[in-house]
Amino acid sequence: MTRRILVTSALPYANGSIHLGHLVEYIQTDIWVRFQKLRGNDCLYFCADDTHGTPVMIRARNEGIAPELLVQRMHEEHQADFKAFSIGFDNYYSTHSEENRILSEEIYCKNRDAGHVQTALVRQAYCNKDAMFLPDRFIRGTCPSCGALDQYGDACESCSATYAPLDLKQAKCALCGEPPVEKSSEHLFFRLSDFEPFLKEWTRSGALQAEMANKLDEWFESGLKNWDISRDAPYFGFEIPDAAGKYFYVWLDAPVGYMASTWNYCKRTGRSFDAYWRPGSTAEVYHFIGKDILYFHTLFWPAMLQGGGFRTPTAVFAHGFLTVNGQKMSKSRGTFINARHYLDHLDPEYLRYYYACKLSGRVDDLDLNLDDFVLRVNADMVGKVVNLASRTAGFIHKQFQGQLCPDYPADGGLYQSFVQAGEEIAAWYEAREYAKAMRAIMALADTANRYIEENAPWSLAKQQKEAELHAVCSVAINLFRVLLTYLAPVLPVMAERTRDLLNLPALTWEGCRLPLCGTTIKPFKHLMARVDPKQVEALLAAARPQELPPQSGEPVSPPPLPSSPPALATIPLESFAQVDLRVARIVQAELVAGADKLLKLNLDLGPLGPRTVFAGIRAAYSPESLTNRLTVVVANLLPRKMKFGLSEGMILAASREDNTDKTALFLLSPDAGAEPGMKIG
RNA sequence: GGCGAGGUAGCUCAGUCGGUUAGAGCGACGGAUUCAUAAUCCGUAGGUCGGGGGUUCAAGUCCCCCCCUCGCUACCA
Repeated sequence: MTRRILVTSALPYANGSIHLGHLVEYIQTDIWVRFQKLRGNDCLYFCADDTHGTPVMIRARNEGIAPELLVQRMHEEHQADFKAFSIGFDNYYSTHSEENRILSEEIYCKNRDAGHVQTALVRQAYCNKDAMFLPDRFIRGTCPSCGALDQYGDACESCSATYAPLDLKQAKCALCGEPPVEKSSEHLFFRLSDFEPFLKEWTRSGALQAEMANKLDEWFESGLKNWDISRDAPYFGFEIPDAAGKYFYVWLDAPVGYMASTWNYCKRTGRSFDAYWRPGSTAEVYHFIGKDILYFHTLFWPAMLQGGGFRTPTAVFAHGFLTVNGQKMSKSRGTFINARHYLDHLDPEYLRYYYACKLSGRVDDLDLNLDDFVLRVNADMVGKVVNLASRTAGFIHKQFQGQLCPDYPADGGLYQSFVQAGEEIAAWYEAREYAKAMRAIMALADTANRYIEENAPWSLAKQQKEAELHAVCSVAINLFRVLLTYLAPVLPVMAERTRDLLNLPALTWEGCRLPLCGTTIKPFKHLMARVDPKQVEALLAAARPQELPPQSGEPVSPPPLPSSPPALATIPLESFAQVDLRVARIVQAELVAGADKLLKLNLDLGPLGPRTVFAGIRAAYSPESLTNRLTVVVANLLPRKMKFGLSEGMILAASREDNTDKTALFLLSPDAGAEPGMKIG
């Protein structure tokens, strides 16, 4: 009996590029969907860009283009990235679409008419110059608690105090720098508390993983709060039908994008939208999400659907966050890796396999350990799996014109055991326990390699025992085919190459219950290249930012310092005063012919005049990125004659004490306002 | 501060209701082999299961305290 299944991944926001953290989710979901399809189920996978809200609006404004244009550009970028990683959406749509507007309005109006929407006055920071209300992240000022400068409107990064945006001292609009004023406005609120009984029951319906249900209980205990669903103009989004100048908050119409994408697909293909989303639907509906957006998907979303006259999801599957080498992704460490960066250096199938090896059905975080990544992919994929075909296909081709044995040879029940193992593997996939599935598959690969070893086709060839040789290699190729079928959800590209090698119309779970006999296979070609650690190094180098001043957005966390004691003895102030530190502007930076570590810098020290300094920072900075930036220079350092010229000072940069990572180098910068030549101390 | 998850071999992880000498894969080391993308096969070493206390005939597994990591939360959801 085929199941009818609808699957979604969370919608990526149109303000940013896809990175390796996003890909945990898309790869996890895609594997599941491909698995369902491979098993013969009627499974559809929908997603879309999440396009609305202030950040998109502002970014478009900064770029001087219409938000629609920005959104469209990002849509294309996202789709290209997904395609490269073989994320096989059946439809990838946009929340900025007519379908989404109609559905959002329907959900809103039904809830409103049923009394689930109320109004309330909200006091907010408002910028007169920009003529808009400012979200917390768009206000900067001095922390009222510790006095740290230039903090966001919601919390201090320095002392982690939280406060209202209007409590900030010397608050400024992040866009224009003007101080905001306080202004109140009427907002619409979704009465989430109306749905508490329904939600409590839905939570216990098996829709949630145990950890998530626990989290929900916490929220229930602290009481469900009503949800502010409107924003005032100007806002990039959908205007609320009965409230001119007010727009749906982006998070209201974002999940509706799942439905809009479905609808758009159904219109194109003649399928029934209602069969998926209206009450009475017998389809299974699953949302894959990150644990950070649990609240939206397990409280607001089911409540909105319930109140809006739609069915609720069968289940929501949350996963944890990605860490790289055990730490949060970090731009300065070069571990904030965009999909694009990765694609420039490495094969997407490596990542798909590695993630699969680490994924479970629980909400645990997942670590991408790059050393482990290289070893594991090479050992498992190339060493164990591909090797099966590569060590036997040659014999089939050279000695038997590519034809497999016409009758399946006696193999001591090996093939049957592989087929049987498929049931367990399928159960792991179904439960999203990919790590366990991968282990089971690799155990089979070990068995297959052992079989070859024990039957030594190379000696059979020497002894000219052709029948036996043919049998052993035919068995091996058949075992290989089963393995690749089991791996197909994870490795669609390699599975496709295998399908081609074996001259099959398709690899399917059912199809491999019976072995291939008498068919002809094509000459063996490489199915997957081995990972070169140098590719990983190159990736990290490329992901490291070329320009230091961080964009607003993710705070850049400092690399941990080694916990060694201070290396040097204490000195009196007078000693320090002998160092003449000055602000310098880098007028020009250039590569130095014959030196692979150095950059030649032309500095402007203001009243002290121009200087030339050679600095060993080429590993971390490109010349272009330095032009015109300010930094700190030791101005009274004894000039140093070098092979390439005279160096008249030294610029200051931070690096690790052990100096293991040559690219972990960070130039110092004065805060804005400093001028070349200013004395530091 | 509150809550949650986690701390098991060099690395990544499994360890079901507490039960015999704590497991796997990778890596390391030693052998074998040469068909294969230096792949494969056999074998060896390596862990006071974060620390301390307790319950028990028996604790990685239960209870208490502490340390460390990560995350969420603290008039955002």
